[in-house]
Amino acid sequence: MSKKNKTTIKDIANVLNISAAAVSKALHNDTRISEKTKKAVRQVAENLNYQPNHLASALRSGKSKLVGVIVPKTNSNFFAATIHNIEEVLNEQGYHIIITQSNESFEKECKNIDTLLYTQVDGIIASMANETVNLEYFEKIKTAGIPLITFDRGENDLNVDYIGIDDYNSSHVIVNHLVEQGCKRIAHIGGFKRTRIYNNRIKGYIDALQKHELPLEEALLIESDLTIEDGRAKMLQLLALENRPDAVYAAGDYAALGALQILNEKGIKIPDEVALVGFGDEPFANMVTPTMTSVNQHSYKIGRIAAETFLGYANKKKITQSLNKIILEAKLTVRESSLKKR
Amino acid sequence: MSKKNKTTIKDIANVLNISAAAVSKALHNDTRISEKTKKAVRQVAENLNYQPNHLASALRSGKSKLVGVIVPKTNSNFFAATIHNIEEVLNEQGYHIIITQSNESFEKECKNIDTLLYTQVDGIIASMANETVNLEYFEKIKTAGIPLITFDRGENDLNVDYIGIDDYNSSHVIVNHLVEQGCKRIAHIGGFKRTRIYNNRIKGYIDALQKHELPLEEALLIESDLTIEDGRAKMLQLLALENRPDAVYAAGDYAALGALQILNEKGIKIPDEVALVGFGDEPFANMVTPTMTSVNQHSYKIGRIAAETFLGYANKKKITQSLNKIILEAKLTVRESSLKKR
DNA sequence: TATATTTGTTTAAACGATTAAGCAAAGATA
DNA sequence: TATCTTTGCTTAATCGTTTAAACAAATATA
Repeated sequence: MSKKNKTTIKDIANVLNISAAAVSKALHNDTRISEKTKKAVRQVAENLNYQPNHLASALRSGKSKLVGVIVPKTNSNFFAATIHNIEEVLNEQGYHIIITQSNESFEKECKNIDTLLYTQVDGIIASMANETVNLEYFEKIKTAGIPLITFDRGENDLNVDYIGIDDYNSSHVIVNHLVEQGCKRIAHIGGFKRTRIYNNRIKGYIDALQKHELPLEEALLIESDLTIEDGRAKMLQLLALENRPDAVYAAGDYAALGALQILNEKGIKIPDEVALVGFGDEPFANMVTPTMTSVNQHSYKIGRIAAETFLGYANKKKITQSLNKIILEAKLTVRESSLKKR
Repeated sequence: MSKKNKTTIKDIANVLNISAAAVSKALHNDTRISEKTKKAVRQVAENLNYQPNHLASALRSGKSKLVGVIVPKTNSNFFAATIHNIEEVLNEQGYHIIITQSNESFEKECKNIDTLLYTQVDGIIASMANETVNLEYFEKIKTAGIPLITFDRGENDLNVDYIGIDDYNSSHVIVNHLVEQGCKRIAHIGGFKRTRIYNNRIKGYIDALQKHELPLEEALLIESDLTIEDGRAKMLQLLALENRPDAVYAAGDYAALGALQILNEKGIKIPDEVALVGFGDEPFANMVTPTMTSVNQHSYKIGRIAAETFLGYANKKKITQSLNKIILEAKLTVRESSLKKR
């Protein structure tokens, strides 16, 4: 029974004794079709449980109504929330999204791009893997002639739209806050310099120290992959110094969590002996003991804006990338880990 | 320049002065095409940067080589890992996956099913939302004539393949372990009874108590939505009892985390005063203080098996659901939160 | 009344691949 | 030499839509 009884517009046309073209137009609410016919078509479509064949319409019209999303991982709250908002905005306009994860691997990212191009998506919204240095594959998207919008992890060299937070300034806000709390030796467990956002945070950290006339100590500025494990390792490294820092600013919440674990295990008081600030405002920041100060990246807004930027291109035919670079101010959520009682 | 220069098999055919059909066959390694032609076709395809048009081939062949995946959320490690493994297995066979999240909402789940059917996926691998009671929408997949494989959160009434762990037995393993540690008043913060897996854990808990000749106390068996917040609330509820439990088994790691926070905040010693066991073995189980005992659900295997089950149907034409119910033994990972030093 | 415009529809050609059927040339068999 | 098979390709139909072009009938305009 459930073999191939899929209803097509032809079936509807036969029932009503009109042409398939008329049915197609009626379903698309074409002005040149009479209300009477439209009503009849809709009725029959419903009765026969008609489901449009996406493959056929996409093939013919050249629009798949599908948007690809590439993220490093979905099990981070930031990306999960961003995806959710992208989907919400695009669904309203009849678009569906295809989510792919790179798992921070460049190779996987390339495969994902191929998958998405293969599926003939109408556009791609992407945040790049840590590993990504070679932009050749992303150029492939541009030459495919579909809009590419990047967020969070983007690249200046790649001449496309970008939505992210002000990483440079975020570092300033964090350092300001820590200085206010009386910290004088602020360490930074930073991300990879080659990744633009992490590099900006590092630059912001350096300049903010200077602004407060604090010396920049080489030993207090460390490059990390920002995993929990590495956060633990780098914290141990900092504690081994002759002259310990009195504050640690990690460029990612997971690394901050690793640092927090070490401090707790060693019985070092947070924030009194060492204050701690993370980045990303993952939900666990509010769950650990002590609760952790972190930077909120506006996943809600970023997702919406990325989706809306895509729709901007989709709705006007010209694919003249007018190049939006939207930089949002990040918000520091201060919690126990950096708030000293007076 | 990058307008619509997409290479088609026709372009390749023109270059070589052969028919498009020959090109198609050459690319599919048809035995009736000479090696010489095949080589030439492949060469030209490469030169022209030919990318097959998935929409066209899917439309004609009736196979989209796309598999839909529905999960309650992707920001849980279990689902993220499962998805990763599904993808790995399916990619090998030339399939791509489309991930959708229900966010535990029934309504969203229905929308996702529609999206996937709309995209003409060749099959669906799904884990159901907590809310889902009405199976009508899942029946829709069956009547669409494509294979449906469920995992973790499945339903008996829905007559389809299922891969999951032995929830009933897991409760036994947990209770055994806690009894071994000398616990006598074991509470269970369970999930919704209406969700089969949680109901099985509850049944296992009850029967395991009986096996050990421990009384079943109504106040110690609580239904929860298993969020952190509710875990906190239910733990407070348990602590307010005249006769406190000396162990808490939560049916989810997030609820267990909430309980752990409360215990830590109240200065109640884990595991000496109250032992704690979670479910799911989320990565944070190993990061909290104390580290948390939990049940590992074999996300690796479950993903692989689900994908392979789908491939089983895809490779043999008959869609006679031979109905696999694969139940894996869960593994208890014992950590500090339940291991009493002797 | 003759002509122009609007309305509501049909016809037919796409979109880019797959595939059943056909057919000529080369090779095998009798 | 005549016939059968195999090899290597071509032709043409098809998947289910969309859409430009055509056109008849109804309505508006001059």
